[in-house]
Amino acid sequence: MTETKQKILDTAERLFGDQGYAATSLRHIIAEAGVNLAAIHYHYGSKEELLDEVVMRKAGPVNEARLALLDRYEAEAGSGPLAVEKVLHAFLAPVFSGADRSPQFVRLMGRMYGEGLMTMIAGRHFQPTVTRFIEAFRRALPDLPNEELLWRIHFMIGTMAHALFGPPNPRPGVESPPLDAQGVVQRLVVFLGAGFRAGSEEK
Amino acid sequence: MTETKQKILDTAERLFGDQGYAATSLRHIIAEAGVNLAAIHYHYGSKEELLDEVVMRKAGPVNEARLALLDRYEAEAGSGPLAVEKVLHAFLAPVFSGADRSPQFVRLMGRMYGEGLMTMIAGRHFQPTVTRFIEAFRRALPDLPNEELLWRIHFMIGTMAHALFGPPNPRPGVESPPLDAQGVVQRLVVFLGAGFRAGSEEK
DNA sequence: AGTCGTATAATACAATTGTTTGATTGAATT
DNA sequence: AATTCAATCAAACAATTGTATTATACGACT
Repeated sequence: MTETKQKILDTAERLFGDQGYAATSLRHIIAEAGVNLAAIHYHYGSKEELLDEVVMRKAGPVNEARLALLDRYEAEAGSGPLAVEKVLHAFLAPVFSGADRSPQFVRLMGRMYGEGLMTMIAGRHFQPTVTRFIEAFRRALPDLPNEELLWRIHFMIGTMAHALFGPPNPRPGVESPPLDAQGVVQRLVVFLGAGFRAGSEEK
Repeated sequence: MTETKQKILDTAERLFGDQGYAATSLRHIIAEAGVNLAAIHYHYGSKEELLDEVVMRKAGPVNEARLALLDRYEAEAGSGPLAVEKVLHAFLAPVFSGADRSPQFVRLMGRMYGEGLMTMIAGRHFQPTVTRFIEAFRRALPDLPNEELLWRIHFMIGTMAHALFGPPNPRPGVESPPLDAQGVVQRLVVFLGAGFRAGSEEK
């Protein structure tokens, strides 16, 4: 991959994440990347295809890691019950774990969900992952009605997206401390795990 | 309020909600509203001030309703414990209850959070409401460390924003059934209530 | 050396962006 | 009837948008 292609992807990832897709112009990207405007249309075809590339470059591996983790947890569970916390961890940890290396990507994921672009992209590329995890959740919570399960997965996506977007109460001007990715994942697993279990366990 | 001003607000609310703020042009708004372009800058000063008006028109009453509900629940609790579900209901129900009359506004709220504009607007107008609810959550969950509480409130905002945005798995092209607002609120209260309580109750 | 194909570059394109300017209306007030 | 003033309108503004064209540089191959 050319250095130019690389820089375009990196810069686009950062700017899309910081300002959103619609609010980021190609000229803003090429200015910060220090490349020519035509390079974007040469290497990628259009702004939308560039977004696809930006997301897929990192989201692809993330999804593979998700499935690998889920495989492991399911194998460990054997024929016994599968804890919903395991499923949650398999789904959440890979997204946040890249936060140290490239915090921009984490913000980008949050943006994509917020701008409603993620369902579009997910529908194009992530369908297998989505269905695999729905099945895993169903196995972890067999007593939960299907409609309620889908709603709770929906809730989880929202929580994740917002958490990806940043820490609570980021006062403008005040620099946020570097996000402790694994800590956030732990908080999320505890919080969401209890939410998913609600009404299922005997009091 | 002039009919023109009204139509601008209504149309902007719908389009901002459907496509996002950055992706909606003023000309798109005036075309659907059937008014003149200059009317927007005459009645409101700019696109950004228009957004402020659109949000505040409905969000103001929503916040009043939130505080009123919280007052009631706190009064009912007296000096006894305040259930976190009550606080959640006071916070969530008023946003969704307008869904029947103006489903556009509900979607708009979801968008604003997603585009990251809501924290900006909230910082300008909602500060009292925010602090009141933080105190209420603290009272409902006195054993929860403050940092953890803020994170969970953060999670709740994300869940709410995504739920406002629409039901789970809205397949493109397939018309979603009309959102049962109160049903969603109930699901949210149960789900989030358990999440907030996680680690607090004795097993 | 010469040819080919990939990559970079400057520039132009038509369309769209938010905003502003005057002119014109129409009803209320003097 | 004359005046005033808020509201509407068509038109234009400069700036920015995504995209396309054309030419130039550079290296690898025959």
